[in-house]
Amino acid sequence: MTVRVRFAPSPTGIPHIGNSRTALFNWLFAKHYQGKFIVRIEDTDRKRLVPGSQEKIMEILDVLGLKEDESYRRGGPYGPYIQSQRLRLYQKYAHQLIREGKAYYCFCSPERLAKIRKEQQKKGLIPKYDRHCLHLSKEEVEKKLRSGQKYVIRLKVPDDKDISWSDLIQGKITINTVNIDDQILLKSDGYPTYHLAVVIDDHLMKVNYILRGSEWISSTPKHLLLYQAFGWQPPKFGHFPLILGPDKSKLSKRHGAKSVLDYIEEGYLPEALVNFMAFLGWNYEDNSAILTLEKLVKFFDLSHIGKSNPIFDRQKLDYFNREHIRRLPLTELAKRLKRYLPADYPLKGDKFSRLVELCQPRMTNLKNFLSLTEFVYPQKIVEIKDLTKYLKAAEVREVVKSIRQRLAKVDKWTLPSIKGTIEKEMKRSGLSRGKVFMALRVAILIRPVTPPLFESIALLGKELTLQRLDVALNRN
RNA sequence: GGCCCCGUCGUCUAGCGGCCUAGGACGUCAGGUUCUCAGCCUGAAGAUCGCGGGUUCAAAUCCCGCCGGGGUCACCA
Repeated sequence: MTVRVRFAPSPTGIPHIGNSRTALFNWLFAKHYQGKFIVRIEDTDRKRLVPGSQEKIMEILDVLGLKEDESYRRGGPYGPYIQSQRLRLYQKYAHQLIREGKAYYCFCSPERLAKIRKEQQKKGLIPKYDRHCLHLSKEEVEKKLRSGQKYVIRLKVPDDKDISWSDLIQGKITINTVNIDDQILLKSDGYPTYHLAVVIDDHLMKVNYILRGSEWISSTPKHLLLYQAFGWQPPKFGHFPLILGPDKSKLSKRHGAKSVLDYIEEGYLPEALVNFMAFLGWNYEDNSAILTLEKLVKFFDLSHIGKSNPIFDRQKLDYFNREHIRRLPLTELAKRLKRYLPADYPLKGDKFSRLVELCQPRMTNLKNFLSLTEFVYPQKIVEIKDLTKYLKAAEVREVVKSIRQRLAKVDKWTLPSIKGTIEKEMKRSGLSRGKVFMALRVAILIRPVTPPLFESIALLGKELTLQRLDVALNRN
């Protein structure tokens, strides 16, 4: 049987990295078994809808390379793939349950519900619906319905029944129905709740594996109950551990949990994000393995997903980013870098490529390129504090001065000639290279951390090099 | 609070009764690199396997209790 999994986000904002990991795991699982990855938009909460977030969700999938097989934009045999376009279905099934006596109308107002909840909490009881409307007579229900009174449809949850399933990740889990409220299936606005919609859609879309975060564990019995009520074969469930923020609570916007798009903006490679997310809860070999999506598909399996919650570790992300940057072909890296550079970036063509090459092993983040190569901007000026630190000593200044003189006489501004000139002056001075080179670096390249000195000077050009040296010598 | 789950170096983890005086990785630190490092090389520190009991010739691994952490209990998903 073909594996069919789904990623079912709600367009209530831009998903953070934990949500995207859910998509990744589902996609990897599907692809590992040559199955289908379905994207379904769960927009049944009209109040929390955020315009534009649906597009962002898809953009994230695109950026990460998680191509879906079925979705609202790609189509598929079981559409529509947006829940708000499937309202009639949910209503039909909800009423079917009513007819079969497995669900009932509830006319209680939100105010009444809030009140009884409050009272129960005050008494230390589990907040639970008191089934007031379950005991309404048929006539009373009819009457209320006819008078147009607003209603919801609730599932009749059995009183004391163990619901258990063998979770693909967590092992056997059993939850007794005393802990489960009579779930609302259809809201008074005619929209289904998550529980109803998810079960109907997963069944209709032939989803046979549900992989989601463990915040859904306690909802699973509700879903199982619904499958039972409908007489449908339930899918297999797997709940993976939640990603925790640095404070060890569930990763959320509250932590400033960012989206994939934010990380891209900050200079992270999609490849690095994928690699990083994969290891959040899953492991393979030494879990510092640099893996592409392709390899991940090959190696991914549920048995290596742990049960304990991993903590989001920015340094690990940085590590993966660094490693993936290094593995990028130069032309590709140059291409990716463009997005972070201003349009008037001074270096172009071969010189730019060479600079990229010099910086590649030194970047943890694509944005590092900007600071590493700040010297290419003609108008940039060195900071005084750096200058005084490295150019203070009189003997260093002397050598720098004479190097400046010599460089002025260089005709062909090439790496060998620059190197030769400087080396010759160094030998004459007898000073240690460290001191002088740092002085030159700061004076010419503006910052104490740069790509290799000679190469950078060669790329900078004669004119700017001399100009910078003059400025440095005069200002100090 | 009820219910469910989890608990091995700071972090991610390996471990599935003897190969464990607990392995790797990220990070940290130190030394080196006769040019910087956010680069490269080498090395080090770091976990009484949450605690306490059991079972066993033998336990990080099995059982029980406790403690700690997380999740969840909406006309949100």
